[in-house]
Amino acid sequence: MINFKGIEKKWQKNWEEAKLFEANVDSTRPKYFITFPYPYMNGYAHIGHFYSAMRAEALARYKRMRGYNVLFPQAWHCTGTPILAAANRIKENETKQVQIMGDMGFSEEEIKKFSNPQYWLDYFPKEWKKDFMEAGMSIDFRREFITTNANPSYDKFVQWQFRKLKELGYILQGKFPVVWCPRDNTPIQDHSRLEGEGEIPQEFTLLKFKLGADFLIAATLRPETIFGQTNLWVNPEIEYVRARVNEEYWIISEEAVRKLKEQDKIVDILERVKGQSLLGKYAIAPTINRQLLILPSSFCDPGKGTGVVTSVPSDAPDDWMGLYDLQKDDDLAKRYKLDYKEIKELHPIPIIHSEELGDLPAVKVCQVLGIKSQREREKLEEAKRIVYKKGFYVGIMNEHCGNYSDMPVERARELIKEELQKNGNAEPFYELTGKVTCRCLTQGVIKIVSDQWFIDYGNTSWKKQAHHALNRMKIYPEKARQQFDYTIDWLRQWACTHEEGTGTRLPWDPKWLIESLSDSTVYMAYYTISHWLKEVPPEDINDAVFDYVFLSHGKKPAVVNIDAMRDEFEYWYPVDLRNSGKDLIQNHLTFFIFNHTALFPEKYWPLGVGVNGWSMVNRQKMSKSLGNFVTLRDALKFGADPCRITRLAAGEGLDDANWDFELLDSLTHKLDGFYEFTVQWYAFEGPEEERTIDLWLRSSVQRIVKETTQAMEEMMFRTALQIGFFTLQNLLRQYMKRSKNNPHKKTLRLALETQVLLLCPFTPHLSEELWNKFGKDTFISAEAWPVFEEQEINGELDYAEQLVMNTIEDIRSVLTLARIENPKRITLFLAESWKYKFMSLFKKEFEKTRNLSDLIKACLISGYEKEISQVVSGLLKNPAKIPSLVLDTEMERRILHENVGYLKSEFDCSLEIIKAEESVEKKAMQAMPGKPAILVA
RNA sequence: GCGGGGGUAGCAAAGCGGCCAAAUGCGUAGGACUUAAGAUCCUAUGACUUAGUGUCUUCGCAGGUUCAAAUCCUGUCCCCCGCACCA
Repeated sequence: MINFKGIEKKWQKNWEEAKLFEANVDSTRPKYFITFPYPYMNGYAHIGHFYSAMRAEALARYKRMRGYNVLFPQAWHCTGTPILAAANRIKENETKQVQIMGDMGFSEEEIKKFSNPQYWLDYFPKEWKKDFMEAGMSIDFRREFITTNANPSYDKFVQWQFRKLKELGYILQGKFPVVWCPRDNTPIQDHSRLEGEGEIPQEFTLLKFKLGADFLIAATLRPETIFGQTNLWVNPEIEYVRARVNEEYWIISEEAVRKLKEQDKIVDILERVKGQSLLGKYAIAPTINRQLLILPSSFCDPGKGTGVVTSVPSDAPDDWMGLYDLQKDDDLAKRYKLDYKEIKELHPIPIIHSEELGDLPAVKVCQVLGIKSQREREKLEEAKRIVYKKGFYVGIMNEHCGNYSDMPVERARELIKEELQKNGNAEPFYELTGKVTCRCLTQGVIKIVSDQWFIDYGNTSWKKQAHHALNRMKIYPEKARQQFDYTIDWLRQWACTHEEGTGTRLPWDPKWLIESLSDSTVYMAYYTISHWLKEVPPEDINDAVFDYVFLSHGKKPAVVNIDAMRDEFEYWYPVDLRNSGKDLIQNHLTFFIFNHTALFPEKYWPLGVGVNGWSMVNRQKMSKSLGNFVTLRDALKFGADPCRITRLAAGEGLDDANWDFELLDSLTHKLDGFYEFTVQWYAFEGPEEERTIDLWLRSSVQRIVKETTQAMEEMMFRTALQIGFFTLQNLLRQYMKRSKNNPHKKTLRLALETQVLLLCPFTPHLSEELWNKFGKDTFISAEAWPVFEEQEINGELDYAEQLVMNTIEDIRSVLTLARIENPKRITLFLAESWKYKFMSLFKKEFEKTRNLSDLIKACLISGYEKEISQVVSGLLKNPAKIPSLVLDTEMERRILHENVGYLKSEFDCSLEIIKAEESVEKKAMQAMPGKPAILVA
């Protein structure tokens, strides 16, 4: 077995010494600039990263062989909150986090070091680089860097970028709801939560119901349902408060007061109000001016909204069941001294229609789910989900909805909300989707911050530019394009700053850190100069440098390397291809397009994006909890080349690619077999003269090169491997067999060299090793990709080979049927010559018509009328039997004759080829062009 | 619901009007090699069947267009991704 690790080490060292992948400006060659997004440094590289990275890598190597000067750099992303969060958790000795680190293989001693966030930035980039090098990635590592202010030059670059965006008017400041700890007075990031990870602010609308001089306030997620309100719910068991809110008097729960204070309201509690005391009163619903009876309900939670609920029994399952419970029970009415008759008269008012749920969605869904009371909480939650989702997306407002009749709910909601707020009848209000508890044990609330910074991806002229940029781009695969167009249209303001984490400070408002998806949109430009910048003292780096290098603006700054940097940028830009997973279309990749159009002239806009599917292991999404998490270094133990080829053979396009150790094993053996074979046969001194089979192999290799090249151009790497490796291997095997292990030296060498070259982007180490064994003193990585000559692809040779193979197959099936294991004699009968004439006539006519009698007429040969009409109707029924090429008896005889030796050896018996005309055997009549009749004995 | 991608043999996946019972790879079975195992090579792998190149049933489901449909059209069901403040 070939020692993969051994040859990998050797060639990696050779490449490094030769600086093979260090890309420098070279105006004599076309350039190709390819990137894989810098990964986040909170763990080791895994085989999912490896998949996307390998696609960039394979293309980089391919383009290099196509004569491009390829720049393939790599950097490491350290911006954001997860590293800080994890570091903090380690500091606190949190079991879960410590365990995660332990699983990565760190000792207790080492884990402690990770309590310092900086340690992550020192540790992981190093390890990633090591892994990537061991994987044989053709990266120019001179240009590597990390992000955040730990790298002052990059930090200045990001600040430059943000100042530019601000000058262009693409940065906005505004209100933004955040999860907030009232005790610590800071936002509670996911990682500083004791509970409630992933819970987010959700927008409610506070409706104001006039109650005397006061307002009873109810919160709703569905302001469009105001037309269906029948009553109000309060919880008789709890106390509400009457409070002064800004200039008004509101009745709300006490819990709501605290929340409102955080949401920009001035609130003073004036007095307490018993829930029960509100019952039976009427409050006036805004806009629709309807008197609504206040009724008791136990499901009013004072901690949710305002503790007061408006009742829309047509569209809210809770409300419907509340009403239902109340109406069937006059004791309850009595208990609260309510007018039972009045309650009985309340009916749901249909307001939203949908095909699926009819006019009273809540009623219908409760019925379908068999809900009998408002205490069936679980079922009611389910019902709510259904009604809410369906109602919103497919519902249409009906005639009871005033100006909003016939409007889709999806639109009406926004408009009604706007109208209510404009008229002072409602206010926005945020509520958490679930309970959040800060690490300080305080319950989190929503706070409206008013100084949040946004990038304005909603800007229409910017969108237009982004579409324009996209239109010029090549997308691999093309079918992902629509998702990009959609995302460009759909993006709005993006909150681009955080209060904590690691990263770059916002230059004009340093309390904020630039968030991780926003500091990574145009940094590919930084790659072009990063190695030069390393020699520039950070204090010399300022906006003028970047203006000069990237935008040709301003006077030349007196900074070392400045000319080189500008040359590099102008040579390498734009980005030719960026490849990543499909999940980044929605944000990063589209941001990348947007920001380039904002900052750079059109000639520097990106030219291509590649996206790929997820990486699966054992057909499941890779995850630590499923125990199918495979790091890159785990995989590399089996050898870089086997891993590389396995990775790319697993999938292409947008499909998820499965990582399969069985495939790895089997491909390892295939590579090994190829290696052994090549070493053994490359120098073989075969016959001098070229035989038909040699010509056939040459022609086939040409075809392989052609098809593999096409696949490589489209980043269809699995297809490329399929053709360029698997199919070519089969052809070689076939060739060896057919030449009786006596290959023609030049032909075999050509085939082997082609194979090694075609494999080079996938298995560069193995390719180098074999190239070296061939006696070549160049790097194959720097060799030219094979070219193909269309005219060398010879269809007739293929047909001839096919004829022989088909004949063998047919003989075999006859033997099976005849139950003959060891035949003594095989006779092949070639079709009578009229059949060839007939077949070529038929083929021609078949192109034109499928009409039986026309076909018969067109290929009639006198004397064979009966046979022909029979054959024609057969062929019409089963066109698969029409041979792809029609030769003549003589040529077929020649082909088979040339291969008589081979045929004999296949079956180990005597074999005769006879023209049907020369035989009296009945069987002989069955022969057709391309299908000799077979007689075995 | 919207936008996107899909549903093909045991699995993965190609094919996208006729050379399609459907490439290729994996798996499985049999054979060769081997002391044995592994690897490798050969053969088979929808069903049935006859000295063959045949019949039947298959490409989510149901219809339709066509001489001809996995491929085109219509309807329908199902799966995956995204629907955001973050890697």
